[in-house]
Amino acid sequence: MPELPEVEAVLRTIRPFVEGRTIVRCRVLHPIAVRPSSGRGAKRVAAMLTRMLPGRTILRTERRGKYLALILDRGAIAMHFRLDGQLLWFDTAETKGHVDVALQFDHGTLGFVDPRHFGRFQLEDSIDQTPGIRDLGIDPLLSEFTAERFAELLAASARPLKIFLLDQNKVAGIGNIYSNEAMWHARLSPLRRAHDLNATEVRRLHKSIVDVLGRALECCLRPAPDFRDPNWWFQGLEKILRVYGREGRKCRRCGDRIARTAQGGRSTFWCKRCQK
DNA sequence: CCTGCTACCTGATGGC
DNA sequence: TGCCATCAGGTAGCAG
Repeated sequence: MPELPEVEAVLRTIRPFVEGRTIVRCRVLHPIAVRPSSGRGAKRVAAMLTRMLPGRTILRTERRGKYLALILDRGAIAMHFRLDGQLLWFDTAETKGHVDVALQFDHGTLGFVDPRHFGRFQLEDSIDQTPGIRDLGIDPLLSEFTAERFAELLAASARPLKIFLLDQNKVAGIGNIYSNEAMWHARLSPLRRAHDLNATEVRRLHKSIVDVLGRALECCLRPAPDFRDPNWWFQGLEKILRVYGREGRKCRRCGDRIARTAQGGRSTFWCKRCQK
């Protein structure tokens, strides 16, 4: 469940399910989901979560970049969905299908689900001190994400624009889809060096990022995710996408064929004619 | 410090 | 149908 808009939509939708609720039981069905990034000790961590989480109350839910955090009365749960992770809600204590971690409340059970096991569910002392979150860059939905601040970040990097946009420690929350979309809207080549953009181009890209993420968020919220449906997914995103996944098809602006180029081992979709 | 490459996992899809 | 290659919305760790 990928990038900032999707995580934000999940956050807003899950909030009324869990805020103010006390965890009754925690089951770690696939310990790999709680494995620390050091790579060892999954079983031990699973046992600790099972022991420590019951009795704790979720005070509020927050987002940090693509992380979703459940702030507890003591400590916080940090979830990262990577490519395919998602949340499910069960009205009962039982869960069905693949669930990695089950947080049971008195009114139902929240499931952290990621069959691919890239995603992570971790208990931290302090959400903003945890590795991966501590160094996150500016959140593009907040007012502190200004064109001026963005210009400073770009000016300090010689990397290709696409790679720069994926760096969570610069601007937090943009992923492969919306980096492609933002560059297309701004008519900028993904191969351009970040520090080579002029002031006009920086403003164009800044506006494109804000617009693209905002439109995607609206799309993700209507209709809102239905966590009770094991097959829920965001509907209608494809209709707002202009370049992502459109290799070989016509550019919606100039009619040229959309190209696909590998950058940093990932696919960049762009129009070579109108993105300069 | 920055940069580029690889590993981590599983499932879906398409060509033969 | 089976098999293989390729692809996937992400990031940490490593070497240079």
